[in-house]
Amino acid sequence: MSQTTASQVRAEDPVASIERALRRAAAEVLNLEAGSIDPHVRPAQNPQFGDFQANLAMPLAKQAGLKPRDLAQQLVDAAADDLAAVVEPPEVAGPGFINLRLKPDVLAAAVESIDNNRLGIEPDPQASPIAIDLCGVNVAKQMHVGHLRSTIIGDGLARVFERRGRTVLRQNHLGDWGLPIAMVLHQLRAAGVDLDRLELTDLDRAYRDAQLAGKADSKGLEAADRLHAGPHRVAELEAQNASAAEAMEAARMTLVKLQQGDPELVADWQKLIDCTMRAVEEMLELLNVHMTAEHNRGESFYRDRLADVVDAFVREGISEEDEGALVVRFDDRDRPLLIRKSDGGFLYATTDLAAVRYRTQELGASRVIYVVDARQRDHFRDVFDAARRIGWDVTPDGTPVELVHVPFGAVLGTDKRPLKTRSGENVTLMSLLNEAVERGTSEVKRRAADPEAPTHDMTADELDAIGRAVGIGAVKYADMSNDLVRDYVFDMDRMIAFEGNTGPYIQYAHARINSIFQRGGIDPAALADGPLMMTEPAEKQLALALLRYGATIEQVASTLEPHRLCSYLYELANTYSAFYQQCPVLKAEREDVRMSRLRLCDLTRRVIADGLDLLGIDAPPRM
RNA sequence: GUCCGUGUAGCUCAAUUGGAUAGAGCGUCGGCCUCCGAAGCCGAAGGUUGCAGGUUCGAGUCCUGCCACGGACGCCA
Repeated sequence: MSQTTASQVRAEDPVASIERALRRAAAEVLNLEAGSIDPHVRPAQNPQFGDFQANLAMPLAKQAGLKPRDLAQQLVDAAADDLAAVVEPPEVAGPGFINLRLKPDVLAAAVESIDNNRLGIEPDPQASPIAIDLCGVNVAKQMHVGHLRSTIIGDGLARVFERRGRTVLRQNHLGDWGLPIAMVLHQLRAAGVDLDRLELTDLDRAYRDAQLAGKADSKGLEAADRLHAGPHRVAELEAQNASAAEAMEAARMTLVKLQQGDPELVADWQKLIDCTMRAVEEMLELLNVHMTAEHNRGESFYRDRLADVVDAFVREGISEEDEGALVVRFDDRDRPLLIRKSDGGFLYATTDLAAVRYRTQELGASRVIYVVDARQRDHFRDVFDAARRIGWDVTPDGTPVELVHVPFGAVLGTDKRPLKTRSGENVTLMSLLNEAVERGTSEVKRRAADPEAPTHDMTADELDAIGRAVGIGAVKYADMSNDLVRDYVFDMDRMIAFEGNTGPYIQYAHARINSIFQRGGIDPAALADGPLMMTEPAEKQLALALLRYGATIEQVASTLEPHRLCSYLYELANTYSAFYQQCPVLKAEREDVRMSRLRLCDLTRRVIADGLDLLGIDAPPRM
């Protein structure tokens, strides 16, 4: 094995060099396979411990029955030659931590190597596409906060994969088929509504009316019986029941005709979808989400595949009949998965299985991600296990498929209960976003009113655009900046606040960097490639933070946790602020220092803008 | 009843997947603008990580049992 040369070190990430050296040393000392060793190299918890720490000695010592500290020292000795090119002499501390400090020229070279349009993000070598199930709006229903989460989290993850070079297939699994839609369709036709002039509010009203008309008050009837209610009340409820049954029957007829492909009904049904999608697309545009009607793969898309899906399960002997229904049973749980009703109809599990098959077998996706409400956890567990049993967890070319549900929690009001209006109705997404835009705009304008503010000379239109970016960014950031599975409280005051881990704070950091270039009359794109110098601690901390961007993105891609990107951006913005406080840029006393700092500023600016873009958040140059 | 989540500072949340003294923001208290955007920075106070055991060099993280809250549980989606 040859020793690592200086040019090799410059060509790659110093962490990779360190890992390789330690892996090789561990293989030598313990007589292990180098490939099987995880060197556990992490950024140091505390600057006093250096820049990085390697935590491999403790677990390996346990395995080999050695003292961790002794092993750590042996590893350091064995890796000394390889490490010498990259770090200062390592120190062994505590129970066996190996503390590492990068050599200044190596740090500079590392920053240099990410100063390009990749910013340290390594391409994902996998060629197969990733399918993401997101949004999932219901036709004829107003979008609400649940759709907001699915949509922006799904889009954020999609952007991360795309940034790493993967092909992403966004799948909007619309609720556009089945009895509820038939009920609305029947309701609209019975009321003689002109479907060519349909508005979303008409649809929404029809949906509610249809639900109401179809709701058989059987519970009320039982209660009346139990409480010995008078005959008058019972008769009233029975009448209500009868008319409800009638409405349901009419809706069922409509559904049957729709399913049989009745041309007139299908044409009308399409009008409902078009109307819904017009509103949805408007919302998606406001949200800066990369999705249009071409990504629609609603329930109706699978309607002709359902029978074959069920046949496949019957054919393979994976399903069994139970009380007339067809179910799939699992060894480790009591509940079965119903895939066909006793009347021969299909269920949502059938549609989901059809979607799994389509995505893996027809589209060839090797990773299928469902960004759906946490309440559907059990459902997806069952569906995925059923899909695995029948072999849809391998693409036709033999690539194993990862089926994964990304569950997210509920959006609560300040009363800690699911978000509702004062009158008890679901809060519509539109009203929520309107509030966000309004708040963002008023905050931006309030600050622009100050004659000293850099935005003071801007037009009302320009300020509106910034306010929109700030308001929408605040909502999206708040939604993605904590662990997805937890419920969170929708508190506009907190999310629009320009301090703490919020969207506006990150946007502010970006705008402030930008203003250095504006004030200095410097075009960042035309910066000379002068040497980078990290002599001040704040410069060094900023450089180290910048170097973590690539690994952060990789981590988000593997864990499917966007809040890690938010935390990273917050830390970077924080580290930059400390740098900004301590290190004059335009006013630096030496020209070479000024150039070096300008390059650090520019790189920070680009990383923040890139990170925000991956979250689908705009980074206004001024705000 | 069965299964699945969640529980960390007064409040809202982190914790690099088992690593060093559990970290941020808000709020409270105290510093820093004749100086590149103070929407900022620096510092202080604030903790039995729901409770009780266990595993080991080492536990917020893993195991067992409780407690609290939420959710899902056959022909809705």
